[in-house]
Amino acid sequence: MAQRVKLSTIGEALGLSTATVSLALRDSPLVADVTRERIKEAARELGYIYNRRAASLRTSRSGIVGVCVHDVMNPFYGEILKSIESELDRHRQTFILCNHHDDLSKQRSFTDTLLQLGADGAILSPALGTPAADIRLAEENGLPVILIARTIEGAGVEGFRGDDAYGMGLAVDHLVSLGHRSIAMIGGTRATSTGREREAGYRAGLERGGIAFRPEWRIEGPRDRHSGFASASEFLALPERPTAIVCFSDLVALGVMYGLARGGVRPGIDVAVVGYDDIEEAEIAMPPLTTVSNGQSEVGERSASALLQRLQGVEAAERTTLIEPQLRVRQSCGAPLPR
Amino acid sequence: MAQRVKLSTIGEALGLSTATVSLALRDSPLVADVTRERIKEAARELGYIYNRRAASLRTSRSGIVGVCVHDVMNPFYGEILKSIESELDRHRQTFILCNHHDDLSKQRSFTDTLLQLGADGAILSPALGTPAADIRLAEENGLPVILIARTIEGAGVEGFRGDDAYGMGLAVDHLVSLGHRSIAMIGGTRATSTGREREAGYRAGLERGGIAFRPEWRIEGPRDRHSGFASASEFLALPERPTAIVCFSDLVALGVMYGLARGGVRPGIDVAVVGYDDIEEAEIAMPPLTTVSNGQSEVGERSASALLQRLQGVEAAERTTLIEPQLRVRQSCGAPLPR
DNA sequence: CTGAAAGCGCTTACAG
DNA sequence: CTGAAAGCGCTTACAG
Repeated sequence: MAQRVKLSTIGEALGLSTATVSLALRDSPLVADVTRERIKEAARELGYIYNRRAASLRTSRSGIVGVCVHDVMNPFYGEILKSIESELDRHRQTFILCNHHDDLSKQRSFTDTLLQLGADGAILSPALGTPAADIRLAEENGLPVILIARTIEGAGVEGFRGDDAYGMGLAVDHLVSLGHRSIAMIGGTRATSTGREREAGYRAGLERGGIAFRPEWRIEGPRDRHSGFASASEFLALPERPTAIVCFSDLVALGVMYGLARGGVRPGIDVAVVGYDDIEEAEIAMPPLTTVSNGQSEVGERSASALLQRLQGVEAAERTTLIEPQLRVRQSCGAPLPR
Repeated sequence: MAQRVKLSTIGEALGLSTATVSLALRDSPLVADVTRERIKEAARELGYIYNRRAASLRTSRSGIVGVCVHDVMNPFYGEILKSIESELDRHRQTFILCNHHDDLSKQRSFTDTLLQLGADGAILSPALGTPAADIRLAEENGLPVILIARTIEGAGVEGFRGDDAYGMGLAVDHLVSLGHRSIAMIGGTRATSTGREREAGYRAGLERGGIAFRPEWRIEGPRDRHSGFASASEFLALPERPTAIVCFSDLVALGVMYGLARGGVRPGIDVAVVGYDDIEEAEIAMPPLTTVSNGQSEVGERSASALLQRLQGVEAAERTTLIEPQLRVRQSCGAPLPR
């Protein structure tokens, strides 16, 4: 099925070559001003639609950037995506989104698709267990990759993420300063760099406070609201109940808080709860959630501009930039509720 | 920059023509079994990457479907997207996601991009104020469109959405049956079909209950968690305070509930609150939220398969299918909390 | 069962 | 400042 209106259609209508039409539509200074205006006008009138596949076949530039994260519905990623989107928009790059739900094969089929479409680059929060070879394969086939949120040893590409160990340390230090000596950690898994880092921060904080780590107070696993909610009963069943909880993420913390409330225990009054990420919902939760801001928008913005740099031809830098997290104290760790 | 390995590279390596290689890789029965296997093996060894832009330029089929909604972070759309994704995945279509944030120009630039990429189709929850002409333009240029969640008069395409008027009626009827005579409605705008329909259902429910509509009890506007939260104080300032609230959406209802709680009024005890959509979070909210299930996954699945039908060549059907909503009674409208 | 050739709609040297 | 021609990597009739 041939295209209705193409460069040659415009050319014929005006008695010009496709070369001139092509140059004019892309604002080349080679074309005389009047000619350009005539061409643009004709294009508009004829309802011309630029054929990007043809152009990209010729130039091997597609204007497409792929972004793949665990789950776009997760507000943590949502805030990163928002800033990636606005950065890429400004540079007229189309962005293709994908959830891999930590499924390696989904992530692979996505990068394959990007390769097949001749995407210009990809921003990836790599699925759990992603081998460095997957990233290198993409790079070797001309697809520049930037990593966000998670790190992969030996991938040899640039990355941006919050300093998770430091941030979780801030949370624990704060609880210790409030006098807590029994602090549980709920959620996260050692299978991701994020999970490992945040647990490391938790342990380091305990150590700084002179508090021994107790394995029964480390409830691993929960990474979303529902499993956080479910884990509250596990916490409540603990023989010796801690007075405070740091959570892997805000989503987990919100689930935990509502789970505690359902069990008749008041978060922020009976048990201190701290989250991680500072998602938008944190400040209007009941009670407002004390949390650690993870610099989502900075991660998004900097990863997008790093990718854009590489598209400009700047050499890849093998380094991971850590964004400094910040503690946001609200009421869930014990301060009185505002009225 | 030429492609490293292409059909001709494989052909040369094996002493075969690109035609045979092309057919073999797509499992044509025309190619002898042994030949096909040799070709596939060579392709694997050489690290061949299929060039979809070249193929699509030739066939004018791209395997791309665009999906554009107000905001992918909104859990209501999230659930629709999830089922669209799995349906399209099964048919090996790549899907491109886009948020228009109710910005017409963003939506237009997205459909332009789809047209330029030669996308096979689009599923759209149209931005506020989308003229029917926008949809027709896409269709005329060979981009089949399916509408979800919102309707556009005169667009002449197929659509799927919940029966919003009926569903909101269910919510009001339930509150009336519990004895409520003063029922406010918070959120939504008359600028969308959804907003209009839900308000119509609210009014119809009041009428069935023999209750007069009171404009001061119709708080328009809020459509997300934050504005719902903010509107709670407006509600609390009402001189004569209603005993129940129906909300435009669960997100609004959750915001309202936490806003009421912040103001010292207990949702589900002092004021009954009902949401709309039955998002996953509704059942673990504090208190668990009574709401109306809007059939998100059915909307997603049916819109995707309707689009796939059209890609098979089935004629467009100009009709909107209404999915029947269902009331989900939980504790936020007055039943006692479970322990 | 396999091959030679044309063509999808662009862009890019190269001439003029 | 404008045009003629080649080529990006596929697929598809058409021959054989």
